[in-house]
Amino acid sequence: MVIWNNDDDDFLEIDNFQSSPRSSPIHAMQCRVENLAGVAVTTSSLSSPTETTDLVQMGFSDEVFATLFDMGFPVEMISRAIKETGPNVETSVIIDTISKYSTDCEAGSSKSKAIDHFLAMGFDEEKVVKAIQEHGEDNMEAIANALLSCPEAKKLPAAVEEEDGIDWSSSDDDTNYTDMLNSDDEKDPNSNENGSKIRSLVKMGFSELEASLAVERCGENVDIAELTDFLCAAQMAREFSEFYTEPEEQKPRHNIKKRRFESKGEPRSSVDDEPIRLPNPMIGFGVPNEPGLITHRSLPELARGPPFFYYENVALTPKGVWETISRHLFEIPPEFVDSKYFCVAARKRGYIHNLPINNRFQIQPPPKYTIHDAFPLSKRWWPEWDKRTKLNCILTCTGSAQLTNRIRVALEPYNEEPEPPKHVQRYVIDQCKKWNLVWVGKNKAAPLEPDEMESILGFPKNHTRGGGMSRTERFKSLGNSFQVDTVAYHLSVLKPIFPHGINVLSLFTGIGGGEVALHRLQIKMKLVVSVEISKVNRNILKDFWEQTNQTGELIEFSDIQHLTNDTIEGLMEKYGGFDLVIGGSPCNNLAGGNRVSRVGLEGDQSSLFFEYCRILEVVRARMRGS
DNA sequence: GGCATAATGAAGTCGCTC
DNA sequence: GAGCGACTTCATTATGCC
Repeated sequence: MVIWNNDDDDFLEIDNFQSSPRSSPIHAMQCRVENLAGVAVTTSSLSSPTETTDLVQMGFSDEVFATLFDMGFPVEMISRAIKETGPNVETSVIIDTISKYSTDCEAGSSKSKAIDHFLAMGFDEEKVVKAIQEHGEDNMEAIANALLSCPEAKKLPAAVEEEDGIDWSSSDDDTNYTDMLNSDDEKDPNSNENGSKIRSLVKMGFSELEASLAVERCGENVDIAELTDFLCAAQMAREFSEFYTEPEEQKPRHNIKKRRFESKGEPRSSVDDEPIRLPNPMIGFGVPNEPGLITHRSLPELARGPPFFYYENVALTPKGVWETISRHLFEIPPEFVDSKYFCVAARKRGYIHNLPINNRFQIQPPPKYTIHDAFPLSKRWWPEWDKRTKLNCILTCTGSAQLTNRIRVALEPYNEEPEPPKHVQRYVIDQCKKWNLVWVGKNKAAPLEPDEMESILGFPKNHTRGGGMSRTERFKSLGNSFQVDTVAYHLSVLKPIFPHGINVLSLFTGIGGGEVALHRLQIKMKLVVSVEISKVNRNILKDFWEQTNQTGELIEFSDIQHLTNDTIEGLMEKYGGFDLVIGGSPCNNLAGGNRVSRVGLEGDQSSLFFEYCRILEVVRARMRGS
C-alpha cells in the first residue's frame, strides 16, 4: 500500500509496517497519553495499557475509543464510562456518562475548566491564572493570545516551531501532542542520533521495525515529533486503504437518492432516479459533540486520489444543481453540513470531497455555540420573548443603523409594560431573524460588526480589515467565505498524512478560508497557488500570508479562466504537483437571496464550477502520470 | 466616484394537520 | 400522502449622501 507524500517524487511505500495491536487507534491513544503524562496531565491517574486492552477484549470498538479521545475526553474517563455502560451502547450514551463525570469533577475541583485547558497545553499555571484574571474565564481566545504573547511562551516547543506570530490561538489537541513529544529526548543535544530516536519511539509503543523504517524514510535531521507524525500517518494510511478497498454497509446519513438527468452532453448517471435530498439533521458524516458519527464510506473508483479535492457550495440550491455537481465530481454524494454545529451561526453547505472521514478532529479552542456565550454582553439586554439561541446564516448584506432605530421606536412606547404586544414582538423578531440582529442595549438590536462575523466564521480578528476594503466589501467577502472550523474539521485528516506539509491549489480563494483552516490545523503550506478575482481579497490573503510568517510560497492568479492547462502543468512540473485542490465556486446564481438571477449552474458566475472541474481534471491527469 | 442604505420575492425545506 | 403555513436564504440593484 502507499501513502501520498509530496516530499517525494514517488509514492512512499509503507508495506513493511507490521499490522499489530500496536497500530490500533486505542494503542495510538495509549502512546499519546503516556507521553503526555507528567507534562500535560498532572492529577489524573491514567489508564494502563492493560486497561485499554481489556476494553478491546470486551468487544469495544477502538474507533469509538479513538473518537472519544479525540473529542478531548481523558482515557481514564472513557475507560470508566465504557465499563459502566458496557461495550454495545451508542457513543452518545458513553458521552453522556462521561459528561456526568466531568460535571462531578467541575463541582469538586478548585481549578476552573479554563485553567485545566491551558495547563494541559503546557503553559505555566501562574501565567494562566493571571491571564484568566485579566480577560475573564469565558474569553479563551484572549487568554490564549495573552499566553502566546508572553516571552515565556516562546519556550514552548509549539510556540517556537509551529506558532508564527499570529495574534490568535491556533492550538489543538494534536498540537498539544506535538508539544509534549518535544519535551523529552528531543531536547537532549545528543538526541539527534538515530539510536536515541528509535529508542524513544519504541518507548512510545512503536515496534523497532517501524521506528527504524521511519528514521530511514524521514532522514536523520527530523525531530521526534515528525517521526511520530510519520508513524501516525502510516497508521492512518492503513485505515485509509481499508476505507477505499473495503466498502462498508454504512451509508452517509443524508438521504441520497438519484434522479434521472436529461441534460444533453452530460455524463449520465447509472442509477439516477430520485433527487438528492438534504439530511436532517444536517451533520454530514458527523460533527463534534453530536451522536451519529460515521467513519467509513465507499468512494467510487474514479474518485480516488491523488490529489485530494474539496469542493463547497450552498446546500439550498435550485433543484437539480447538486445532482449535476455530484455527477461532474465522480458521482460522490455531497456531505451536507450546517455550521451551526461548529459555531453560533447557521451555514448550510454541501461539500464534495475524496478525503478520508475517520479520525477527524476539531481545532481548538472551539468557537462559542450559543448567542449568550458568543455575545455575553448582550445577555443583559436580551428580552425574554426573543427565544433565539443561534443566529441565521451570515449573508453578504447586513441591516442598517436605521433599522436599529425603527426597532427602538417600535419598542419604546411599551417600556413601562412587562413586554410589548404580540404584534410588535412579531415585527421585531422577524427583523432580528431576517437581519441577524443582536441586542446591544435597551430596545437596541443591532447587526453584527465585521469583526464579530470574523470571529464566528473562524477567522482571526481584523482579518478583513484594511487592504483598501470598505465596510460593505468586508460584509460581502465574509458572507461569501467558508466557516473555518467546519472546513478545518474536514481537512484535519490531512495532518497526519502530510507531516511535512502540502501543496495547495486554491480556487475561488476569497478571503482564504481554506488557508486559514490549514494554518489553524498547523498543516504547513509549502505552496499555495491561489485564484481569486477580487483584488482586495487577494490582498487579504497576501497580508495573512505575511502576518503569519508563512515559509511556503504563495502564487496568486486573478482570473480562473487565465489559469490554462499549460499553466497548471507548468506549475506542477516546477513544484511537484498538488496534494489538495480546494475551492467553493460562486454561488450567486444558486443562493436563495438572489431575486434577480437565481438561474442555477448556467448562470454567469456559478457556471465557473465547470472551471473547477476542468482544473481538477488537469491536476488529476498529471498526478496520475497520464 | 465611493459608500451606505433600502427595496426588491421566490424557491425550497420543514413541521404540522388531516 | 397532500395541503398549508412558517421559515430561511454565501444577492442584486437603484438611490441618495458625502
